[in-house]
Parts: sequence; C-alpha cells; structure tokens
Amino acid sequence: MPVVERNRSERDDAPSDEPQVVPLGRPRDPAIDDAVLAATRAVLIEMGYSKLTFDLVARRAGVSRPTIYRRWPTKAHLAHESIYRGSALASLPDTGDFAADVRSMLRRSFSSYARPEVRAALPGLIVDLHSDPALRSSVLDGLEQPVRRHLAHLVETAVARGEVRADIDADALFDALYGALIQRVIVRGLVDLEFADAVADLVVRGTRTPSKGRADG
Amino acid sequence: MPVVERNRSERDDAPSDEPQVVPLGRPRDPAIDDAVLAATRAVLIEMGYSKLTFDLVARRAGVSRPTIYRRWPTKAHLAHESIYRGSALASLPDTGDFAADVRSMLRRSFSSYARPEVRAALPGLIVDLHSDPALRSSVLDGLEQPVRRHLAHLVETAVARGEVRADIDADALFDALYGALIQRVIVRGLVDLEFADAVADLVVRGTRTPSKGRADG
DNA sequence: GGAGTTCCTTTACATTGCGTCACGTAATGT
DNA sequence: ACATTACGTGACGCAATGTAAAGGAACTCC
Repeated sequence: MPVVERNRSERDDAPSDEPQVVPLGRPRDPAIDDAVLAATRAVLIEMGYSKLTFDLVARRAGVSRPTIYRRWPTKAHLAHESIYRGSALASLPDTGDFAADVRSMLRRSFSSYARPEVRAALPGLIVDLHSDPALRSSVLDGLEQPVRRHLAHLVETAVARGEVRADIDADALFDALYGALIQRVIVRGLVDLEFADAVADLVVRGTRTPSKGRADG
Repeated sequence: MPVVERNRSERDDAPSDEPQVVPLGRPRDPAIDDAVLAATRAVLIEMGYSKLTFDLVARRAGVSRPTIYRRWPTKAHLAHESIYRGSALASLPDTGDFAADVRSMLRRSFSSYARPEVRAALPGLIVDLHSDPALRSSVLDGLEQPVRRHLAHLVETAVARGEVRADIDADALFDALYGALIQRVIVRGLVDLEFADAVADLVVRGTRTPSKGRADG
C-alpha cells in the first residue's frame, strides 16, 4: 500500500476492477525496489536520517541515482516506504475486553516502533511531513487513521458497557497512548516492552468509571 | 543558560567565584546575538527547521555568515538557543496536591511547546540530537532533567501520603505525560490547553491507589 | 521482425548550502 | 602604540541536489 504516487501506475496488488492496463515498454526491475529499500534501511540504521542521501543509497544498492529519483521523489518518500515494509498492522484486536485490547494494540505498535530503521527515520520523517502536506496526509491515512478509528470503536463499546467514562475523548486517548510510546522508544531510545504495558494499564485505569474501578494491581 | 560552549567564555551571568577573566580585544556585539536569534525564530516559523539555513538567517539578521558560525557551531545549536530564550521554567509547582501540581506542570510546558518557533524546531532538533550526543545531553540536562526530577519528587511524596500507588515509575510517568503533550502539540499541531488538562487528569487517575480513588469527574 | 515505449546506466551540468579561510577595518584592553 | 578580538567582504573546495542527454536493454503491439 505505497503512500507514494509512483510514475507508473497500477503496479500494485490492488485488485481493481479496471480493465487492467498493461504498462508499455520495459518493466521496472522489482529487484531494484527491494535493493534500494534495503539499502535505505541499512543507511538509516548506520548513519541516521539526516545523513541519508540519494547518492549513498544508490551506491549501496548498486544502482544509479536517477533510477531512485524515478521511483521516489524525495528522501521522505523513500524513507517512508523503506520502513513501511513489514508494518503489517492489519487485524486489530477486538475481544470485548477493553484493557486487554488496548494493551494488545500498544504492544503491536511497540514492536513496530522498536525496529531500528523506524527509530532512526521517524523524527526526520515527521519534520519533512510538516513541509509536505500531501505526503503527510497520505502517510497518516495509511498508517495512523485505521488505528485511531479502531481505538475510537473500542472506546465507544466500552462506554456502552459502562466500563469507561462517557466523557473520554478517543482522539485524545490515542494521542496520549501513542505519544507516550513515541517519546519512550523514538525520542529516548528505550525499548522496554514493560513500558507499553505500564502505559496501557495507567491510561486504562484513568478511563474507568469511578464506580466500577477494580481493586487489583 | 546556553547549552553551547561558546568560543569566548564567561560571557554569561553565572556569578562564578573565578577571578572574573576580562576578555581581550573587541567585545562581541550583543545586538548581533539578539538579531540572529530573532531572525532564526522568524525563519523557523516561516520556513520550518529543514529549510533553516545559516545563509538565510544571516541575510535576515543583517549579519555576515562567519559571524554566526563564530557563535553557534551547528544549526541545532542555533535553533536550540533561539527557542530557549523565554523558556523560563523555573519555579516548579509543589503545593502538596499531586493532581494540581501535575496539572500545573503540564500547563506550563504546554505554553512553552505551543510557541510557533518551538513547534517548528523541536522535531528537527530531536533528529540532530541523535547524531550529537554532547549537545543532546546538555540540552536534556538543562531543560528536561529538572522537570523529570521534580516529577519524581512529587510522585515520591504522593506515594508517601498513600495517594499514589507505590509501583508507579516516575520516569515512565514523565515519558507518558510529556510524550502525549509532544504528540499533540508538536506532531499533530493542535494547541488546545484542554488536552493538557485531560492528560493530566487521566494519568493522575491512573496512578491513584484503588482504595483512595475519589468519585468525582 | 520492426516500431514504439519505458527502463537503466553513465556522464554531465547548474545550483545550493556547508564550513572555512584571508584580508582589511573597527573596537576594546594594557 | 600594541596585542587581541570582532566584523564584513569575498572567495574557496566539498557535498548533495535535481535534472538532462545519450546509448543500450527489455517489453508490447502490429
């Protein structure tokens, strides 16, 4: 689900009902995509986002610079797609146990953020997203919005069960949960899974209706 | 309290007991410092951190490029000091009311982060701090550590009063509170003070000992 | 098989920011 | 006067950017 509008359309597995336009000319070499993205991840890990350059990635991938430009218009696009691979965040938990579901969501996100290339790329990506609203919205639509919406759903049903206070704002809750995660893993560089559990526990306690507060630890 | 080691030492108001070394030669023009930092803030707001350039700041401040290099070695140093001015975070609240103190802390930090130049600079600064451990530690020592320590003190006394559970980790609590704030204000760009209050309330509720949970909204 | 199209590489180019230097002049202290 | 530092000007080599031209390669359609 590439966020980027590639020059050549219809390369992806989207099973559209369109008449399946077969592209003309020599096809792109898929091995080059993989090599470039892998090289990008390697450079991100070893040198960080700010020292990531097209030239460096090109040399490392054994590919020419114009070839990379043909696929990704900016460093942000390149870095984003390089860390997107493997972020299979499908199948969001919905067991009916609010605390367990929140904890599970946060754990999955934690393991995504904990990857070294993600830790190296995210802050720089956030900077660039500020100056490219188009990329920003497509990144968010693809990655963040589904999770945000799912949390809103979990909150809604938990409120209906009387388990969570009705004045809880799911949007603010998401920012609190994921902001904490980002601060811990990305900014501070600490990758302790216990933190994710602690934050989930803390926040879930905070959302509970006072009457139904359980007394366990 | 500049985080940067300037070339010319002892320029600041630190009332050291040293024999007060008077610098030789022509003194630095303080007006240049102000002009450059103001220009930096302006460029940050108008163009963002990634497009902030020594040349741009120099032209805007009516100053030569080498003059800026003489004072600040890197863009990160320059940006940091430009947003540091006015971040008077002295006098941390300690009234004995845990909830009120946490809320007060977050509100103050909120108003710091809400400044447009801070919002524009922070993510880029975080990136650069990753590749410059020296700058990183001096920035954190000056800005974050005092707040972090103060929160630890508040937690400690609240635990002693039986108001907060003993297994609460103050360090994790700080990351949760300030991560949420950063996510909301810096990453998402929303500057609603209500969020700061909501997060403080949420987290404080989560820290309470079950037995002493109050039943108000 | 040929035409048309796109991919890829190589080489090159102008542009921009970086970081530093040398020079001349100005402003302070001893 | 003298040493020392600050500042502006102009210039330098370096690196990355983004683009372009030219030539061979791979593919589809006719």
